Amino acid sequence: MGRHREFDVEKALDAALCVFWRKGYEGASYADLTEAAGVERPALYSAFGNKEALFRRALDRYYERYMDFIPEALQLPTAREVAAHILYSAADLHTRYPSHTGCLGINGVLAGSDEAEPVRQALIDARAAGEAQLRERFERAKAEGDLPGTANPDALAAFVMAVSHGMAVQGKAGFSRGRLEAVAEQALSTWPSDRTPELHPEP
Amino acid sequence: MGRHREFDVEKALDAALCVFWRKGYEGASYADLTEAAGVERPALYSAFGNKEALFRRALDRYYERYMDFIPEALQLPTAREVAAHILYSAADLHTRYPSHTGCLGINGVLAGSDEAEPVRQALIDARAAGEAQLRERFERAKAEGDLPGTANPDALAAFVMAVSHGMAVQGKAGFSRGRLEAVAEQALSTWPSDRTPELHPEP
DNA sequence: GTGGTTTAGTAATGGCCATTATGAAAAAGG
DNA sequence: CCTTTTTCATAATGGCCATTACTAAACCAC
Repeated sequence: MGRHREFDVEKALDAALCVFWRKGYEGASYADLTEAAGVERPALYSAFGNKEALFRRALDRYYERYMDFIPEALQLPTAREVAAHILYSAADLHTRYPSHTGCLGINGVLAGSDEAEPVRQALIDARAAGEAQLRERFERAKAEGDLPGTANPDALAAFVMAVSHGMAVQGKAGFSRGRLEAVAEQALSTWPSDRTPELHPEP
Repeated sequence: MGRHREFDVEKALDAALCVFWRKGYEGASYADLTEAAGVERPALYSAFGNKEALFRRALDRYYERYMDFIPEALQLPTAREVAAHILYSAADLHTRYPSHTGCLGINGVLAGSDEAEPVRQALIDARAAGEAQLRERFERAKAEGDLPGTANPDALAAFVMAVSHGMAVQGKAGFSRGRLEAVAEQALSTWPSDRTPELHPEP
């Protein structure tokens, strides 16, 4: 029993996600969030708890809704296709929405006050989880002979993530999608292989 | 005439630089800055103006004192050496000081409140200036035949910067120097050349 | 209907933020 | 020594921050 909620919690979360994406965790004020959600302050608090909890919910949703290209990539047949899919998808995502460029996982908190430390750590953990999946995928590729025996899955995973993070920084700085794709192409240009590398496949 | 300043302005600036490096522009409070500088609030204001001006001074000093490997790199004989020097120097810088890892130019502001927009733009401009120098250096390398005719100086410069920014993100996340060097090495393995890339031998 | 329960909206609360007014202390010129 | 000028340090100022009382309204069970 009791009164029904008059706003759509999912829509409010989406609105908050966009604000956090644009301004980061500390740069987004509760005034920004409530305005974007079209909801009064206490309503957001009652629905999500506090700002940190709201951010964590937004981050979960971000991985689920926007970083879905990572699980997709991991299922591709070759390590090179995995890397290419991740890099080109990142180039797209980081420039897709002019009002919130870059990556929530990077924009969220890179450096901030001590109060933001738990959130910063959560973002680090989330990125580390993705990198670990990627490393495991490359280890499998090595075992399958898809990557040469000299390949270093750990370094390759860190490299793909680094390029992706760098593209996020550049996307937030206003780089065009084409420019980020050129970065992705360069990163892939001589993927380790037993055969001589072919130049840019992928859409 | 008048009373002499009792603190070393350069030392105060160095202290502020470290705080900004660690916490970013918005994450660093004036309380943090004055404590680190060992100087009372009004003294910092009288010496530097306001927080934004202090940050800009710190940023200038950062490029002058810590990013000096860029002008160094530009004078090396080959494009590959230029890129290698930048990437390995970045790997070192971003992990050199445990108390302020990553890069001030990235940690400063990636995303923030509207109030931080001028500072964010200043950082974007500073990075763009470095990238432009790099692109010009690669154009020269292409003209000199050091880079193949198919090479794209613009993409190469953006790529080197992206990897460098990615390493900054990873450095701030606690990656070791060795791991960042592995990323640098991987990035350089994609470097264009007229010779066919060395193949990885089968075991 | 009526009582119990949940939400909505207004308007506070205390805290930290950048910035500065105020006046004492110190140095230099005359 | 006294005046002028600059710096120092304490302590304020107003604003924005996240968070929440509080009151009124809406809903359900009975």
